[in-house]
Amino acid sequence: MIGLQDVARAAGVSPATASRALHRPDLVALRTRERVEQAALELGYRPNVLARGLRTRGSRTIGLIVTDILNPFHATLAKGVQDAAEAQGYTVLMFNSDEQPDKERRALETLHGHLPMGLIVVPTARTRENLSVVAGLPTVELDRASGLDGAHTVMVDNVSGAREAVAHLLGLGHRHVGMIVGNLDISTARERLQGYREALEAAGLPYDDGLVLPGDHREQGGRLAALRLLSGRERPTALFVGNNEMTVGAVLAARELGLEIPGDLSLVGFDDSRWAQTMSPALSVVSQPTYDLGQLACQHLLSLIAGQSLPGSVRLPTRMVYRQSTAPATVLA
Amino acid sequence: MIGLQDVARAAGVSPATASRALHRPDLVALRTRERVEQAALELGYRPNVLARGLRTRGSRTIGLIVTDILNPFHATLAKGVQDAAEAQGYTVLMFNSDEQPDKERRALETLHGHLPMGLIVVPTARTRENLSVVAGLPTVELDRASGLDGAHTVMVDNVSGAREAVAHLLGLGHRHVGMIVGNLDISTARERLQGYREALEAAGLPYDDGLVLPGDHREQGGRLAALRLLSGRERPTALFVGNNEMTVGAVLAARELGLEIPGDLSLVGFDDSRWAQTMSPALSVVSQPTYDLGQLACQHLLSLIAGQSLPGSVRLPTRMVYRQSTAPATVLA
DNA sequence: CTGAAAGCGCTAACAT
DNA sequence: ATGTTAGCGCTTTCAG
Repeated sequence: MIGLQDVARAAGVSPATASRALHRPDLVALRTRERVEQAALELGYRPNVLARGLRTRGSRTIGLIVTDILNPFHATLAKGVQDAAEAQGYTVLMFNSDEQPDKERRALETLHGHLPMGLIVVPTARTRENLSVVAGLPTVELDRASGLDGAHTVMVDNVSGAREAVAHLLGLGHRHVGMIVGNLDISTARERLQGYREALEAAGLPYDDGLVLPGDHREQGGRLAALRLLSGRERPTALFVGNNEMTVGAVLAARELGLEIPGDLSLVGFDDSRWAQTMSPALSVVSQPTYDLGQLACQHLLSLIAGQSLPGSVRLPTRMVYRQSTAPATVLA
Repeated sequence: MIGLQDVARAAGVSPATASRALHRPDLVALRTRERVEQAALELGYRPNVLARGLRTRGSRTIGLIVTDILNPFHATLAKGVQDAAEAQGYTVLMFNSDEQPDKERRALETLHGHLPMGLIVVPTARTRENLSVVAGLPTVELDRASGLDGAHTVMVDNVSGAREAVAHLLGLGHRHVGMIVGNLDISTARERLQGYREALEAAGLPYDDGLVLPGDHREQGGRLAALRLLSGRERPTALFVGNNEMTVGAVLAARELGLEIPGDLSLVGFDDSRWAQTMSPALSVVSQPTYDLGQLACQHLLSLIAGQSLPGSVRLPTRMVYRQSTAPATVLA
């Protein structure tokens, strides 16, 4: 490996000067600096970030933990984070918790040993506790809030997004609107449920427990919940589903039951995707600025690392996208 | 930060002994070892991998560069790699080249500074050259071959996969089978084209240049190519598309042109996806063992790192999945 | 079986 | 403006 020593020797200066020339240019004479830069270039010098990190106790590295990299939503968040990090010369250590608090904890422990300068995490149900592993580390919670006091969060306005979706359904005349909500240990699920309730209330409709079923944020959970919801007597004529994966499950369930969308069932999902756009009928959804969310979280974190104090919580708006999966309610027999 | 010093002190031994106790258990008395382990546990000791890596010149870290993390195929590869790495206590540094040789090179440079023990890369068109940045590093090429002599590769049998797909189309009586191939700088594209040609040849049909159009591996490229291919006179009655993203584009193009699948156009894509399964009609595809590919590449790399010499190249079989997007050719007017 | 000491490559005091 | 020196936390000779 080409070390700073080598560069220094080639440039005829001490290692210290070479170091300064490379990243504190103002502290070094222009001519010397040029010689060092030249030498570094010719030798193909790459700093050993391990040594640097050891010395400075900080590694221009940040951690990212998402709950499911196979979910395009999370992949997009990750890309937003990575692009923003790279733009500032930071390297991202990415982990996958699979929604499992234990995996999240292990990820945090591994991460800890890498002396990251900050962390972006999509919380699981037990992030509050797990974060003690990296106590004191600048942290931004992404997409969800762990509930930790004073945490920095970058999220979408879930309540109003859900409210708008359900209001749309209600506006079409639906009176039995079901909801497949996520795990209520997760803030997004709670907030979206809240939006559902508010829309009902605004329309003067009662909240009916039987129309709301939990899911596990995955396709299977959504399918099972939808199957149950749509098989009961007095089945809902419209469904609002709390995340993208469960929406897939709900569509599958409707197909299994021979229910036409939107003829027999109106459907709105949360989070847009190519799948939602290209399936037929194209799905109406509450769309999120996913990539921006990731970028913003990263920029926020980097500011935090730089010592700026910032508002604790950022909310981005959602946008309702009307496509072909909803239709006016028809009077049932 | 809790250091090994602290653990040593708490256990009443020297740092050296504490170090040994933790990862060369055989070199230390059982009782001492227990005391050290106990202390480490109580204090919540996490080794500083930077210091360790600096000392041992190797960091239990491997690099992974994929070309498009937003593509579910790559996300799945990544998950396979990560899971396998984690199972062996390795941390993955993941980068995204976006198919751009320059980004790939920058990723390699950054990676280099982290002293990784190995690299898994989905090559771009210029990986051969770029790999000089990490010369000497154990490397496995995943999904594609850069063309580097003696490289270790983990790929799918593209030729036979493509051959089977096209033979299927031919068997249905199609005589004008088009292909949207990827960038021919990429080995998968070349191999899939090769399979297409072999199937034609086996059926005694001539190869017609005009039926084969390049794409850029993304949705737009596929759409444009399909639009062109399907608008010409003597349009093909069947299409074989060389990757998942371009297949989406081809479907979109067919819709734009008012072509029914499979009535007016039979379609087979390469690589399965949820989208292919749930769109209607469900798409027939050449399915790949994507997750296994990632896992295998990682296991292969770890063996390499451990000094085992292995066969240079692994090929996994594909599997043809018949669904509803193909139909017998009807005689055209 | 355990301890003392050196050093991985780098940067930050401190000195000049 | 530059060089000298020390030390980040760990592992590894080398002694004992």
